[in-house]
Amino acid sequence: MLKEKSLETTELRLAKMLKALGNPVRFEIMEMLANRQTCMTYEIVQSTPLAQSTVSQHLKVLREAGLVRGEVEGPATCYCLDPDGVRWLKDQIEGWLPDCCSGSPDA
Amino acid sequence: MLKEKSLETTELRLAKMLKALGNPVRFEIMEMLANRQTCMTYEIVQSTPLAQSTVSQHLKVLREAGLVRGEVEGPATCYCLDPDGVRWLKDQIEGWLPDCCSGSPDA
DNA sequence: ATGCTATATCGTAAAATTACGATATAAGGA
DNA sequence: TCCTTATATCGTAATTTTACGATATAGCAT
Repeated sequence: MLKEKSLETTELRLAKMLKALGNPVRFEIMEMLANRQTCMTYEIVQSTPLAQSTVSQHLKVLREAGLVRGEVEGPATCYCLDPDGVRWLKDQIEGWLPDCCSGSPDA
Repeated sequence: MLKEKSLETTELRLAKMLKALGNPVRFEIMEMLANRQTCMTYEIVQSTPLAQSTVSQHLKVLREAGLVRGEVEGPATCYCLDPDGVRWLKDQIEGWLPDCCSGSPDA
C-alpha cells in the first residue's frame, strides 16, 4: 500500500516535470542552462523577447518541477540545472522501454 | 552549417516530444502502453472518461511526435510505444547532464 | 533612511489547448 | 450492397496557459 502511494507520487512528479518541459520557452531555458552550465536570471531574460516577470514565472515552474536550482548570489540569482532531477527524469523515461533492464544491443 | 541545421531539427523534435508528453492525458497513455506493451485504441478510450474523438486526437499527437506507433489490425488499431523514439528522448535528456560523457560515479 | 538593482508575485487580457459531438473513412460480415 | 465496428477528422465551445504591466520583496550601497 505504501508502494502504491509512492508510485502515484512518482507519476505525479514525472507528469509535472514533463508538463514543465512541454512549454517551448521553458524548454529553451533548459537548453541554455545545459549549454552554459549557469546563468543569472537577467541573462536568461535578455536571451528572450519576453518580459522579466514572464521569465520569472517560467523559472518558478522549472524550479518547482525539480529541474533547475536557483541560488541567490548577492542581489541576483544564479540558476543551473538540477542534475538529480534531470537524471531522475532520464531514468524514468528509460523505464518505459521494454528492454530497459537488459543490455541495450546497438544504441 | 549543415550541422547547425540538424541541431535545430534535433531541438524541434525534442521540443515536440516534450510538448506531447506535457499533457496529462497523453502522459497516462504513455504509462499505460509502457505497462501493457500494446493496446487497442478502444481499450485506451475505455481507460479514460474522455470521448473517443478526444483520445484519437491525443494518439495522433503522440504518433506525430514519434513516441508511439499504431498498426492497423483488422478493423482496429494496435498501439505500442515507439522504442526508438523513447530511447532517443532518453538520450537527449541524458545529454543535458554535465557529466553525461564521462562515467557516472554513483547513479 | 533613501535609492538602486535584480527578482518575485499578483491580477488580468489574450492566446493556445482541449474536449466534444457530428461526420467521414475503412475493413469485414451478412 | 448494406450494415456494423473501430478509428480518424472537422468545427467550435470551454478551459487552461501564457504574457504583460504593476507592484512587492530583498540585498547592498550611499
